[in-house]
Amino acid sequence: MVVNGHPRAHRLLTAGDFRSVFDQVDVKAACPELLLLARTNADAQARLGFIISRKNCRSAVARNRVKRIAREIFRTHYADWPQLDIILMARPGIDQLSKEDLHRLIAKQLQRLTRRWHKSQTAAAE
RNA sequence: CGAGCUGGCCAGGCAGUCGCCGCUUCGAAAGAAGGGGAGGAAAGUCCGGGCUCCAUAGGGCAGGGUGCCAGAUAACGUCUGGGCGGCGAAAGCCGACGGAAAGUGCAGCAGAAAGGAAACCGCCAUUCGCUUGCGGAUGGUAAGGGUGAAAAGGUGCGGUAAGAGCGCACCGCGGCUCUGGUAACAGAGUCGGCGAUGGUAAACCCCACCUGGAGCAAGGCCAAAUAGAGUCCCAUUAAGGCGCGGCCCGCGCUGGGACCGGGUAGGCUGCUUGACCCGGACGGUGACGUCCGGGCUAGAUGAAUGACUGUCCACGACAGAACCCGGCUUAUCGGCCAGUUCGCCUU
Repeated sequence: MVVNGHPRAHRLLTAGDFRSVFDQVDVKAACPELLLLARTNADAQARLGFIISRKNCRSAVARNRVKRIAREIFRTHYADWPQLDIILMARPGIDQLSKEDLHRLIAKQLQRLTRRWHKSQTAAAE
């Protein structure tokens, strides 16, 4: 396992950070339970933020579970992610998934997002 | 030992690795070390209080809330003790439990009649008719039948034409007196025959007591940006600045600076030492209070308290702090302890 931390510099912190992603979404990855939105940033490192509403995920315990699992994946594989500001949005039904399913799903979607970003970068370069 | 009742407690343990958020120490910094880091309900937001800002001379009305009595408390719709009623064999549990003799309203169906009543079937008396045991008329009667949640005290005896608190006894109800109790209330005595006072107040209402409004996104501080009403200084047909340009000329545009004043983004604060926790003594039946000693036990703000590995077992429920307390209610895998009731067995 690659050993990494998850300091504040690796997170989206302010309302402005979130707005900038919504204003210009470069890549996204979607599935029924969650949606990833991302924008290339200037810091040359990946940052992660969450939007998990009470409407889509009623229990506070379930909301915490999603965030912890996502952070854990983001942290342990930090070297894999390109210079993106990523927002993870929860969709209805995410609170029905087990811990194992959530882990698999989030890892898969993050990898999809990364692949799409690399593809778009090479396309832009040509 | 079994069945039950009441109260309290725990909420997987241990070890390692990697993370996250405060704190302390060291360090110029990067960072390092040490130590701490969700709950019994953190929840629902249903009550009460603190705190903050706004409003407010005093009083009343309206609106809202509470509702047996006494006490506890910062306060409460909470808690404790007591009373009354109900359930249970008991321990114990449950109860919006003030007023219907101030007024207004409401009550489906059934039933003859539903509120200052009423004669459908009956029962009885008188009387008329005849086919002599049936029909009619007048009156008496609430004992019986039937309807209903409810038919205006109940049971028994007497009484009567048949009946009826018509009379009597006991019970119930109401008034008064006395006794016990702070009180709710209870007990005893006495009077009243009981057409008095039917039910419903989670119907309006009456009575007593309580009650301003908004909430930590409260509120306070710093403050890029950017309107400017203002003050001061400098310049005042200029100089300077900006644009065109390699430079000069030239052309075009334009007063400059500081303070003040707001206050957006953002940051800081409020933010955890408190009606706190633990132990002891004393007072009180108890809730609780007083005193003494000791302790510091999350404080985040895109929001931490987690993940993985090993191991053990009874294989782990409901669930995540957001200003802080006191309750209530609801969710919850299991386990432990204490007290208590009943039954069975043994001595």
